[in-house]
Amino acid sequence: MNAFTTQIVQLIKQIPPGKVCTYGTLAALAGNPRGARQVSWTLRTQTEKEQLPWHRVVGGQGKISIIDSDGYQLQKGLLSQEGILFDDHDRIDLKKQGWLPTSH
DNA sequence: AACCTGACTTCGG
DNA sequence: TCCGAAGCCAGGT
Repeated sequence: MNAFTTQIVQLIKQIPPGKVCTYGTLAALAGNPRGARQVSWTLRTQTEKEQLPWHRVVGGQGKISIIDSDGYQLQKGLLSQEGILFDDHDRIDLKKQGWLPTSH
């Protein structure tokens, strides 16, 4: 595991309930704007070990990126429980519910 | 070392 | 706004 991955893990662990972040944003904050796809890998492999709130990470347009139907609905359910609201197209308003470490 | 894969992002039609 | 293709990064085989 390299510094980039470690950084991503730390960032994800900092996402508070009721807020979400995108893969691209996390990658950029971790120091690699092009490493969005790496974030997905990190979530899949490090979630178990680091107890990461993976459900608070969504696609660039506030859209859940999970292809698996079960996982998709699970994430939507978990987010709903934290107060995240979805529009008619199951998308999240990043302007209002997106999270950034520097702006609170 | 080379090739494949993915819970992404961005551009073009 | 929606869909398909291309680009990118790092891990796995």
